[in-house]
Amino acid sequence: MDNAAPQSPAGLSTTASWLLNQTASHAGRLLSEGFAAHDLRGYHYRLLATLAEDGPASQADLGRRCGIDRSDVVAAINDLAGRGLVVRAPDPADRRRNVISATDAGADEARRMGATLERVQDDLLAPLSASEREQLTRLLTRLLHHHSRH
Amino acid sequence: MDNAAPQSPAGLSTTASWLLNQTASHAGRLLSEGFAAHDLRGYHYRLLATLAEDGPASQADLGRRCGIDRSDVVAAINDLAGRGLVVRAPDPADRRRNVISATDAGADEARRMGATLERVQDDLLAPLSASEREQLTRLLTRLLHHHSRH
DNA sequence: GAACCAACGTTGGTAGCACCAACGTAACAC
DNA sequence: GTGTTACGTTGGTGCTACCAACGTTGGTTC
Repeated sequence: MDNAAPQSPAGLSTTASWLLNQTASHAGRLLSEGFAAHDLRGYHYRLLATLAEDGPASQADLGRRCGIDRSDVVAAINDLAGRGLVVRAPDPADRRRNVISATDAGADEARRMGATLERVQDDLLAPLSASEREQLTRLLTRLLHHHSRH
Repeated sequence: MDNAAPQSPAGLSTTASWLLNQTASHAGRLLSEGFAAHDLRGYHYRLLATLAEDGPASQADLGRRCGIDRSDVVAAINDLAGRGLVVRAPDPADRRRNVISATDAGADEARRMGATLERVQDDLLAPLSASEREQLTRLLTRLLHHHSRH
């Protein structure tokens, strides 16, 4: 019988990177499961939400804002366009660019996925009080902001 | 011209899952770069550190403790054994099992990688004070602990 | 002790995220 | 005009995290 502890790599379990990795991994799992009901993935939501909130943009711009590589944006936009959630049109002002816009169906889907996202947040942060959630958000935001201006 | 903000997906940037994903992703990048100097990856370190600290164990046990799938343990142990960092021996008491032990070289490598890990932690948590680091650790640990007993 | 089930190691496959190099086209700077 | 930059696109790579299936072995139950 394996009566060993379920999980806890000795010295690792106290390191920030381990904790971040594990919690993010868990959050990702929850999110994937939630998004699977929409038959879409994380990349799709990032793009769709950005389009729905900030309006049309070029693919390169979207990639920059979502932290997604240009080449990965292509595939994701292909998927979204194939479902009529998004429209790809050449930019008349700059023929290198495509202007990507969310359709009405796309905006709807963005809203639905946003609701799923919120549900997942609550699920994820269940054990934390409101002030603790804010604390966590603040700390992570500081980390991210610090490292973003390398 | 793209004078748009460098990164910040509208409503996403305040969600815990997004922040966790991004910070963990960044931590993973730092860690990968650090471990690359040892020509090993995250899986290898998890296993090696667990072996060095907790002593020999079966592959299934290791996988459970490190949160790595049994099938992935096989490949990682193959790598480690191929470099003489680890020894795979049949368990005389249970012929289904292999007993994996860290060699002296493996223990050394675990120490070296541990130092790399520590350096990365400091790098990652640079903008946070000691008490803030503890806060973050505590919050993440609570999240993890809560979700581990689903 | 025979039958059954659970655990082990292993093979081989899948998916998602992240990232990179290279190309042709188009815009911009000089 | 020429050189440089940005754009979209193609076609890769690597790491992490899974899952299904198989043959072998151990333990349990009758």
